[in-house]
Amino acid sequence: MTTVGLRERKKEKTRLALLDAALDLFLEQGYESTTVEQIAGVVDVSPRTFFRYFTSKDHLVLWFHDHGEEIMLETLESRPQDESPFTALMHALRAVLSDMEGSTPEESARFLKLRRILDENPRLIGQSVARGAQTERRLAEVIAARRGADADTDQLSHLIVAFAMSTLRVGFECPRRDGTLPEITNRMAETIELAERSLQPGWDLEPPAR
Amino acid sequence: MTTVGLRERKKEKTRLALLDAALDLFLEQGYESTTVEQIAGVVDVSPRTFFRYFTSKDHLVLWFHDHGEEIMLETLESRPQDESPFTALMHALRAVLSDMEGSTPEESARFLKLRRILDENPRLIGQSVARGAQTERRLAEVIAARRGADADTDQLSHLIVAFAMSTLRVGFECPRRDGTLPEITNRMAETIELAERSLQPGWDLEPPAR
DNA sequence: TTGTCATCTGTCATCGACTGACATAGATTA
DNA sequence: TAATCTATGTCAGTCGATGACAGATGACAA
Repeated sequence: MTTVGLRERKKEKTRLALLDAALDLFLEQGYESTTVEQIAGVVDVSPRTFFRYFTSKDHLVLWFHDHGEEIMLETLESRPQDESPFTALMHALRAVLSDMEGSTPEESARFLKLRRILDENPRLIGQSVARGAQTERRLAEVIAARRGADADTDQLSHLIVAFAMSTLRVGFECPRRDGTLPEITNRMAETIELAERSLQPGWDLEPPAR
Repeated sequence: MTTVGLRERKKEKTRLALLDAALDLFLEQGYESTTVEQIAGVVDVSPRTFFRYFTSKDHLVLWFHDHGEEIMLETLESRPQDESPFTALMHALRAVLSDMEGSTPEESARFLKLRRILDENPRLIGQSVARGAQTERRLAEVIAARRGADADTDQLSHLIVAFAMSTLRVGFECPRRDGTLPEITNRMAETIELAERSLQPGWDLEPPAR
């Protein structure tokens, strides 16, 4: 049975409606000057309900991170254990890209809007990075396991993950000017290659320090 | 004349008193459950006044970032123009370290407290990283200028800065267990060396793409 | 010393994000 | 249909943050 109940469908519809309403309002009047009350108003739900769908106003903007993180963790798990950590991470990044490339027009539109909003609100870029930091902790655990090291003491595990996430972020943010989705994903792919070229072969295979 | 007026001295005293009161309260009862009212109460000022010293509750924790950023920008400016961008950045990082090593016992104590607080509050680590993101934008401008590139389009400039900041952050956060200040700075120095070893010679000298 | 001026501070009012508690309307299942 | 589950609205309240105004206090010149 693929049929999800009416309730489920309704919820998903409300969630997307809130997201779309918010993105549009943010673009029209700016992030700060848009209140939760307004967003809820457009979708015709109470502000209280908004917070049942999104834990915070910021969460709206970080919505996509959840998805990306999920893909990265899944991909990482499916990569052969003997693949070097950074290489595995780069595959995970590419998995995120190919997911983006396969997105529906609606999803693409949301993504492009989000990108503009982030661009105009440095504070949000910060939040976005902050969200990335939490992902990093989780990824570092996985990578440390791969390296047979302890995530609490092996700095290289953390550095590997940090470099990988930096790569993703730089690809996402820069260049700032608008573009179509394919343009952006191509650009991100370039950034990944750039990062791969920049690092010494085998740099991520050094044995744990202790 | 080095004498700063009574007013100035008083202000500095209040600022530090607020900072210390806050750090202690955060450690005692946790960040979230400490209110601005409490912090202000300890120092015996009104909550309104608190916000005249620190723009937000978060700002307390990011206090040190301001200082670090300042040092990095200054150092960067003083490095020879023909030094490669990443090398210059690594010198900037080391400048931050040596500044930390030269800090007074009070400053060291604050730093260690802060580190414990950040460790216990993942959300704050996020904020901290977010603050770093703003620094990154500024640094990227400087590095792009050095590379004779446009910060808006040259991804490598951003990647260089992102890698450098990642290095600083990993050194700061990991390993999580406590330690004395010298132990921590040594550890951070190791991370810097690790990063330098990991990158291809001349990786940061590739000409701008466009 | 005194009076003026700039600045710091407290008080008050207010907004907006967010949360817990409770009641109800609607969907689900037996 | 009845019993049950759950999503939503309402209400009240906390806390972070900001603007406006007035009083206190240090800075400085006459």
